[in-house]
Amino acid sequence: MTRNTRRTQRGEASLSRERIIEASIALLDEGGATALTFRALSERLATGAGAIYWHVASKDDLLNAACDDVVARGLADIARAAAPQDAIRAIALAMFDAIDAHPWVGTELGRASWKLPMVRVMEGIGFHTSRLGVNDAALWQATSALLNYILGVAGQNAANRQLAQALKLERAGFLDEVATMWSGLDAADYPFTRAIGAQLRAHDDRADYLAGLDLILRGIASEA
Amino acid sequence: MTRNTRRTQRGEASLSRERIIEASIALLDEGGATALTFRALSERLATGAGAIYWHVASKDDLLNAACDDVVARGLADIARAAAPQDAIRAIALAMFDAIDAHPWVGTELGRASWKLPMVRVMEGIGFHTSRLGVNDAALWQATSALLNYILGVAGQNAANRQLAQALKLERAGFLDEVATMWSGLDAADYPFTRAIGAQLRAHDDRADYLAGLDLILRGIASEA
DNA sequence: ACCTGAACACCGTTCAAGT
DNA sequence: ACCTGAACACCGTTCAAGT
Repeated sequence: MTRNTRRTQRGEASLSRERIIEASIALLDEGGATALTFRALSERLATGAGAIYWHVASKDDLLNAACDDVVARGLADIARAAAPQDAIRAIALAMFDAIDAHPWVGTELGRASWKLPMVRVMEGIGFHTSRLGVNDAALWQATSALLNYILGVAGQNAANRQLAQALKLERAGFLDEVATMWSGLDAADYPFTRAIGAQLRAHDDRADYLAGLDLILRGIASEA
Repeated sequence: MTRNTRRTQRGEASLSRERIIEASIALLDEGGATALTFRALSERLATGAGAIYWHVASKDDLLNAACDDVVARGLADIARAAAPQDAIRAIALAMFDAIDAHPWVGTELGRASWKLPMVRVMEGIGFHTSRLGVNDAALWQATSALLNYILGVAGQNAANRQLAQALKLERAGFLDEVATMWSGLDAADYPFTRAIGAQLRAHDDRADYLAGLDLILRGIASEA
């Protein structure tokens, strides 16, 4: 009788790629990017490092698969039939919310934008952008502008969240730290930064994100 | 006679924060992000790890300082007096070129956007955006849209360059790999991605970057 | 004040050996 | 076919000891 069979009888699933990815997501959600190690994963799955490598090629492979899992679920029910601008906003918001729930996804997306998770996003954005009346020459440029913006915000949110976590600060405490740092800058060299610092605490990430997206959509519309 | 004095007499500079940063930049430029280790740095500077820690707080501190060095130089001679849109384009291009020359900078910028390197960029972009006739309420949103776009492209270029390097591929070879991967996707699920793959080899990163920037600038102008 | 370098507590990955 | 777990070749960081 193999160990697997015994496990199944005790109600535990046998080791599989899916279980490994699932456990990885849990580890990443609980402790951030640094929490995913083969040792922590081995312990959680009650197995050895070598067993994990049987199902997964590398840490990179694992991270990418975990990321794709989250992204695919986030994009799952966005209707293709919606008005193009609304569909683009919906995809962008789905990504925002996915990264809000799983900050490490924002970091991972930026590291491999040609791979499946980001290609899913590109397909959606590109598909709807093409329905916007953009001519062929400008289609790639418009799509990649939108994608780069989405990726930029994703990376920022991820970095901010993970730093705040590392410093054990809430959002307000983190923004206070940044505002304090900015207010200490030289007044002659950093007039804008010092002036804007006061707005930092009051700003709404999600609203700003949508406002920026609409700036690009307006730019595309005025070109088309 | 101290070791430092001897070194100075032999024409070698004594260990200092500046020399450490300089050597770090060289290491990063030559071998990418993974090439900067305290062991490699110790060897290059003919010293021990502990000596480096006397001048530098952590690897994070070191990476940030190296990044700031490159960014400060890149932004050094951009005139404040230029027309706002031109100044914004000039700053954005300076960042593009800095990351082109030092891909690791693109990764580092995204990890600490509230710190000095990114604050330099924010100050420039924000200053000129405020001269664009944007009202106070929209100023932060317009500035952060521009910054997030710039950061998104920076991260992408950095990731692509570093992956190509790791795979020992030139730009053309890398794009071929991506195009091939995309052409293998399901035709029903990925119509846009498959169609756009053909344009991938011919595209011009710098031109696309500027086109995207102009989309945002046009959106801002049509709002103001 | 500044530097040395061994030691510590980790990593990802491999691989002979088991079942 | 799948799993074990020790071993390998690394990391960043610390710290007693030197000058």
